[in-house]
Amino acid sequence: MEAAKHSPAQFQALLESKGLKYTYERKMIFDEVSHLKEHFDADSLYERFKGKGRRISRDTVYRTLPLLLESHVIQKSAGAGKREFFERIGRKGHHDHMICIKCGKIIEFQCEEIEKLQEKKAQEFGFKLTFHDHRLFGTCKDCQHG
Amino acid sequence: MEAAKHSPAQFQALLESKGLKYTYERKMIFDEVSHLKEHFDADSLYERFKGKGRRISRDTVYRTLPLLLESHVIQKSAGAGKREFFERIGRKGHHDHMICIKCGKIIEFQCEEIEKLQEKKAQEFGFKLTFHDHRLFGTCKDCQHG
DNA sequence: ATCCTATTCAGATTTAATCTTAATAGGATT
DNA sequence: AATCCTATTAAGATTAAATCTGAATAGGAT
Ligand SMILES: [Mn+2]
Ligand SMILES: [Mn+2]
Ligand SMILES: [Zn+2]
Ligand SMILES: [Zn+2]
Repeated sequence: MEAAKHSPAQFQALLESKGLKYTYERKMIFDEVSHLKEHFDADSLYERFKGKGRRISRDTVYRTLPLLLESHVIQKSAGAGKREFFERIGRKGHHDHMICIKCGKIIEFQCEEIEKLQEKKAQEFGFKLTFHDHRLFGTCKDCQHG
Repeated sequence: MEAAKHSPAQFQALLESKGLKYTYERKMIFDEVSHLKEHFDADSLYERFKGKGRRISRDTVYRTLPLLLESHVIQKSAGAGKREFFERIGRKGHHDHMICIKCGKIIEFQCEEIEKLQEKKAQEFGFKLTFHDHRLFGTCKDCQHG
């Protein structure tokens, strides 16, 4: 049997390490994010709490997302437009994105070697890596016609 | 003797390939960007044209930057706050950035291996790479105290 | 000269994200 | 239990980065 898929352990650990509390609102947000399978932005997440038991303010959502990022519950993602997108780091694990500048299509890719090189480079500078944002822009197969 | 440092050739080539004109404004913007040594954002670039011969509108600046990106005259960069930052790809060549989430310090790094792996990954998907944005977030040496 | 299309201008508009002020929660102290 | 104290949140106002709109301009083609 697997470990619980969406354990708040890492999140709680981060909060504790920062002297922050695992409040009702942070629980709620963690929980909502945990079962999201797709890319999402802060505002759409906020909207999800409307009509649910307790209302959660937009600001609380915006303030909680960086904490979830830092605890590796979510990662930066990619989406249409200028909004910041996120996604849960689920069973498919961490990955990065290619974005077609013509049609907006988003392709996910994984590259363990790049991840390691990143870590190595950070170490060279004495930099402690917490998360990253790696996006490749260009033209997808379908948009290269010819 | 070196080739002209800030030749508009690549930029002009891109414009031509897209059926766009090398207008006075695009010339001016190219020229201004060409001698910028530091990271900059769209609005600060726009401000630079105030008090110079001809006024250039904010919109023209915003519309020209993606063209400069695509022709590899500039690259995405990193800066404080939420603005998009850019910088000329000059003699130090292409590089990426680490950003300290505590003090905001920005460290530049280069990694030829990562660049190659990126290209390889793109090819796997039939994706034609034009530019990328690779930023590492974490804590710099000075901010890890202890 | 007239037409035609791409481009630019100036300023209005949009809206993602942050800020402000007051209310609330919940633990510590008496 | 009542009071105090600090962290946190709510609600809505505000900011400002980027885009949009509609009119003016440039410059090539006919
Ligand atoms: Mn993804
Ligand atoms: Mn740089
Ligand atoms: Zn495409
Ligand atoms: Zn730092």
